[in-house]
Amino acid sequence: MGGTVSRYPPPVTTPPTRPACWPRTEAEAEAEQQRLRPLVDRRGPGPSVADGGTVAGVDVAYDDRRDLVAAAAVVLDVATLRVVDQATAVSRIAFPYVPGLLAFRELPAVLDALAGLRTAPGLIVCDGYGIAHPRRLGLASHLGLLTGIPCFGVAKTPFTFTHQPPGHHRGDRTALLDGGEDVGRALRTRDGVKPVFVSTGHGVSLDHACAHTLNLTPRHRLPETTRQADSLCRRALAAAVRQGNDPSMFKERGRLC
DNA sequence: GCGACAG
DNA sequence: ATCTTGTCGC
Repeated sequence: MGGTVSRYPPPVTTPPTRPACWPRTEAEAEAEQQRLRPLVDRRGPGPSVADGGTVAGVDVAYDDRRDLVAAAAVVLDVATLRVVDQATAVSRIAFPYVPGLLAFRELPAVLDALAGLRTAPGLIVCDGYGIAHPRRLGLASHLGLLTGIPCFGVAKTPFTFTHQPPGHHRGDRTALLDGGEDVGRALRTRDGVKPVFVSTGHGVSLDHACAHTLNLTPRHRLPETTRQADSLCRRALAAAVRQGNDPSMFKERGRLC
């Protein structure tokens, strides 16, 4: 991968660049989603609390004006939710934001951050959707296929989907529908708080994804993984901006396809 | 045709 | 995502 990878504290050098072999147009990106779509596996349990499993949260922060993106990957112990590893990566923004093509904007930086980890996590939780997507290939499914690591998504808003409001208690859930198709769950993670939207990414079933989500939300609406990754990528972006970015420091990223 | 639309 | 002030509550 490319970009500047670093464990926290933040990068001393600034990195960027779009990966070679990464879609440049919406048409190319959609074609890539169609190619990957049939490879998604919607089954699997993910790591168990018993065997010392780990879960990683990934998130990204942007500075559009400076064309910078900072990604973070934070690994937690599934049983204790303690942080056991973390890494960040800063680079140039590789793709514009287009609803339905979010993966092409976020994943290059996320892969760079994951590459900076000491050990591969047993599961990855994304901010956003997996198969709940117009072409059934949201970023969580895409990342799962690219890494081979079980992955699912937890989104904060319904996107284009519909649902009946779940009961008011933690654990209550209802179907997330794309027309008549069941693509995920509206899951209440805390009593009386807005639900989150869970969908399978790759290598983890929807029921297991919901179970993992509840395990990761002992005290907040959003998973601990997401919260940790969110704050870390913001700090990494601020640090990169503080240091200033020099295009000459941008190095080439490897092939991601 | 005009919005809406994960982050 | 990001821009943005104060405010209510645990």
